[in-house]
Amino acid sequence: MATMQRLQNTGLELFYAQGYYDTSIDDILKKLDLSKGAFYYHFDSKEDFFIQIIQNLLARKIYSTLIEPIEGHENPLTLITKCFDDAMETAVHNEMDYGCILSNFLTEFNGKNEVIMRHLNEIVTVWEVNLVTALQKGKFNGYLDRHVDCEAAATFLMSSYFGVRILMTSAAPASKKYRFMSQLRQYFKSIEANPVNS
Amino acid sequence: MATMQRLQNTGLELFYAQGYYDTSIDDILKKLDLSKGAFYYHFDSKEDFFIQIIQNLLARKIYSTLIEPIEGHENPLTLITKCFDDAMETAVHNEMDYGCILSNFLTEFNGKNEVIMRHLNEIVTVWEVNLVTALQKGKFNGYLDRHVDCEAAATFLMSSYFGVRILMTSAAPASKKYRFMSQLRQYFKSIEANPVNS
DNA sequence: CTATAAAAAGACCACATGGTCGGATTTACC
DNA sequence: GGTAAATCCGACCATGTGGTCTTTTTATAG
Repeated sequence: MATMQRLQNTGLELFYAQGYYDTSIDDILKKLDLSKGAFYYHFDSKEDFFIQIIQNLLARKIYSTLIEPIEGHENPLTLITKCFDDAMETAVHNEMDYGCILSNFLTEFNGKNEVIMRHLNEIVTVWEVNLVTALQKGKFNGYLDRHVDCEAAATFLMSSYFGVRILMTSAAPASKKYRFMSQLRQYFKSIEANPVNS
Repeated sequence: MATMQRLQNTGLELFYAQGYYDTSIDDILKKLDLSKGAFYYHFDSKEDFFIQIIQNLLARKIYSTLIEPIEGHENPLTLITKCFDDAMETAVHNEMDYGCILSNFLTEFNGKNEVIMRHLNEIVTVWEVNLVTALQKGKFNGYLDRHVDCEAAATFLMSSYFGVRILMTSAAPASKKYRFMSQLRQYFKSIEANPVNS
């Protein structure tokens, strides 16, 4: 029972750092001082192993960092701002940052493994739905301008977050974060409810 | 001479579609009906091969699609809008789209190969510098608001483009493009020179 | 035609990978 | 203590990989 958890935790760790195809099962086993037998007792294949990691660990991780923080009745723009700020801050402080784990896997498996892509896209959809819902609720509560296209805003937000996490891995992550947040606020200012017209 | 070009072209094609680590030299050679001898006569190693591809093909491709179109004396916001629109349109029409080639490679090599990362980041920097320059020129020419942080705007634009190209590969690329462009225009409206104050 | 070098062929090597399998060891339970 | 199931070991296999090396083909100039 504990072995299965350890395998999954270390698996996600290495898959995130080195990529799925560039991480061998032996890499994971070596790090845990386990043998092939232990692995194939718990999992059918490397793919099955990864899918279980997605469902057990990745989905929860995305939920706790990107979805749960934007739930609430306050101004969604404030919540999203803080959510992104926090997520990027942990990336800045992590000396070994490899970008957004979800976006990395999306990139790696796109066009290569449809089964895994379906599982990953499911997480993306959950994020998107929650973002749209939060924005619509914000519009209903008078925080957003009435003309805002919430689906479009969600797509724009997801895009910008995925992208900035890539840029942050290259150089000067703190500076990239600061610049990004300033323009995010700029964008939010342009879609928030205009107090003059209300 | 022609063989070297064919190798590089097919190499980039497959590296883009399947990733560097998941594309073997034999894959490329099989597609061209060539042998190992032909490959290692022209290139020292797989890594050397890829670096030459970056410098000879990738850099030019990025330049022609993302940099050259924004050079000019017109409103940079208009130029960037059209540039992004065109780039995404070709992605929409390409039934086999694997996202932004530059961002894909950045994701794949991050933390794995510093040499290649340096070459890729060089291209990113060139793009960034040209974006900042175009925005600053636009500010000087009265197209942008005086208070706009051009470096921040460039980071924001690069982020959002990288990200939306990831989202476009998953599902409904045309819809994603439409939504993205609408919010890009929204953002641009918020940083353009305010005719009321000028 | 021939000499010479560029270009390409393809057999070969050492190594790593995902996966299998029979057996050893531990654990839980009566 | 004994038994059976759960857990784990590690040798083994087929395949694929990047890379080397010798040999052959091709082109080019005298």
